[in-house]
Amino acid sequence: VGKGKGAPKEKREDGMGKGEAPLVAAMANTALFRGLSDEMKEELASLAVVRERSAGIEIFRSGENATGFYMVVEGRVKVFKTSSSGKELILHVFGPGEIFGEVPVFQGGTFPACAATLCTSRLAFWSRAGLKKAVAQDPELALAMLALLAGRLRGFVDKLEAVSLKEVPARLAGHLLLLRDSHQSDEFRLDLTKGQVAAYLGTIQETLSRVFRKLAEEGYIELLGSKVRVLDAPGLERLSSGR
Amino acid sequence: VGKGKGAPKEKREDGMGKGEAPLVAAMANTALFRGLSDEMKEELASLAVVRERSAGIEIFRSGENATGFYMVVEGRVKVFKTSSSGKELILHVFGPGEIFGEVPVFQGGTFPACAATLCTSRLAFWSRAGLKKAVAQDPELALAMLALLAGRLRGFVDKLEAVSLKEVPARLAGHLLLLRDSHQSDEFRLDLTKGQVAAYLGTIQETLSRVFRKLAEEGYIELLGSKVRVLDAPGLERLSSGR
DNA sequence: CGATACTTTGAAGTGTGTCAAACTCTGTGG
DNA sequence: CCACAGAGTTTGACACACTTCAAAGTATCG
Repeated sequence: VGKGKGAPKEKREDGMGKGEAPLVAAMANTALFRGLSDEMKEELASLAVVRERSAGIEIFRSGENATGFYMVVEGRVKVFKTSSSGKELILHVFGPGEIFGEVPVFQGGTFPACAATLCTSRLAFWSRAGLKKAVAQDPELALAMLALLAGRLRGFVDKLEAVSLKEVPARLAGHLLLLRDSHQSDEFRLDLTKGQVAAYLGTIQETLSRVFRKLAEEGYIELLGSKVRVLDAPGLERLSSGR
Repeated sequence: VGKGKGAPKEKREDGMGKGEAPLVAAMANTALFRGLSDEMKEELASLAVVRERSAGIEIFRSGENATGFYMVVEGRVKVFKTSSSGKELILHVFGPGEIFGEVPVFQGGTFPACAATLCTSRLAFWSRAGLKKAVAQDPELALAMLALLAGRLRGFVDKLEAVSLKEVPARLAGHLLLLRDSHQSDEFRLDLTKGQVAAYLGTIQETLSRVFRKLAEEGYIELLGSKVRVLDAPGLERLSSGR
C-alpha cells in the first residue's frame, strides 16, 4: 500500500488588493448575478475584496472554516481532493465569472474540498453574511443560486457515474465530446495539461497517455501534442455510453 | 467487455390515492419544512398527492422529464445509476421525511438519476411550480432548500472521494463508522442487503463479501448475518482515512 | 542552449470484476 | 412442523483494467 508522499505542491500567498474594474464585467457574465439590477451589482461589487494570486497557489483546503465564497475574475481555479497516497481528483475547473466555495455559505461551514489556482488569477471574495442577506432579500437571486447548486449536483452525478461505472476510455471519450461541443469544432487544444486531464477524469497520467494512444490508433481521434482532432464523433459517443 | 444484461428489475405501478394523515407528521420531521408555519405546512400538504408503491417499483428514470418532486412519507427509496453492463451505483437511500427528485425543479428539467422503492412506501408528490412559488415567497424556505442542496453536494464530494481515491476496505470502514455513529452503538444491523450496500459503496456483492471477511479476520469487526459489531473503531478510522 | 516541467513507454504487480457453483437463510404452504 | 422455493450470500478460480515504478523522450521558456 503506497502512502504519504502527498506533500501539497501549492503554497499560500498573503496580501490582497482592491480593483473593481473587471469585476462588474465578470459579474455580468455570471449566471448567478446576471439577473440582478445594476444597482445591486454595484453594491455587491463594492463589498467584494479582489485578490491576485499567482499560479499554483492554495486558496482553501478541505475541512477548513469558510468565512465566505469566491468568484474567478480572471484566470482559472481547480477544486480538488487528494488521497493519502497523493493521487488527486479534480472535481471542477472554474474560469472567469464562475463562483466557487459556496457550499459552506449555506451548510456546514467548512469547505468540502481544496482549491488552488491553475494560473495567475484574480479572485473576488464575499463574506458569507453578504450572500445570505442578498439571497434572503431577492427571490430571483435565490432561485438563481438554487439553479446553480442543482446544476452542480447534476455535474457530480455525471462524474460519479463516470468514475464508478465507466472505464477510462469511455470517460475520455465523453470528455472529448464535451470539449468538442464547447469549442463547436472537431479540432481544439486541451485546456489543461494531460496530467490535469487525468486527475479530472479520475485516473493518472500514464494511463491517460496509453488511452489517448489507443483512441488515436483506433481512428477515433488524431493527436498532436495538446491538439486534438475528433475523427469519429459517433464512435466516441458509442464508446462513452459503453455500447 | 461485458454488456447488456441490464434489464431493469423494477416495474412501474399506476394509480394513486390521497391520504394526509401521516403527511404533515412527516413534514414536521423534515429539515426543509420544519421552519414553516403550520398554516403553510397545511397548505403545502393539501397540494401534495400521496401514492403508495410496493417494493421494487420504479419511480422515475434518469433523463426523464420531471413535473415535480417527492417526499418519502413511509418506507425507503433508492436513487441510483446503472451502467450499460448492469452494474448499479446507489447514490442515496431516502427515508421518511426526506425529499428527492428536487434537482430538476431548479435546473434542467430532467432527473439526473433513477429512483425506485426498496420496500412498500408512501410517497408525497408536489408539482414543480408549487415549490418554486413557495421558495420565492419564503426566504427561510429558500435558505433551507439551499442548505439541503449544499448538504447533498457535500455528500457527493465525499462519495466521489471514496469511489475514486479509496479502495473498498477503506470505503466499507468509513460506512461502518457512519452507521455506528447514527445508531450510537457498536452493534447494529445493516439496513440494506449486502448487495445493496455493495452498490452503495460502488462495488459488487462478491467483493464486499470478501472485504467483510477480511475486516472480521483482522479483528476490526464481528459479523453475524446482517448484524455487525464494531470491535476496533480507531482501527476502522485509520483504515478509512488510508493511513 | 540549458533547465525544468511535461509526456511517453515498458515491465511488473495488484485490486477488483467476472463467472460459476455451492451454501444459507427466511418465510410459506402442505 | 417440516419441506421447499427463492432470494440473498459466500467461495473459488480466473481475467483484466489500472496503478506503480523506472527511465527515456519531448516540449517550452528564460
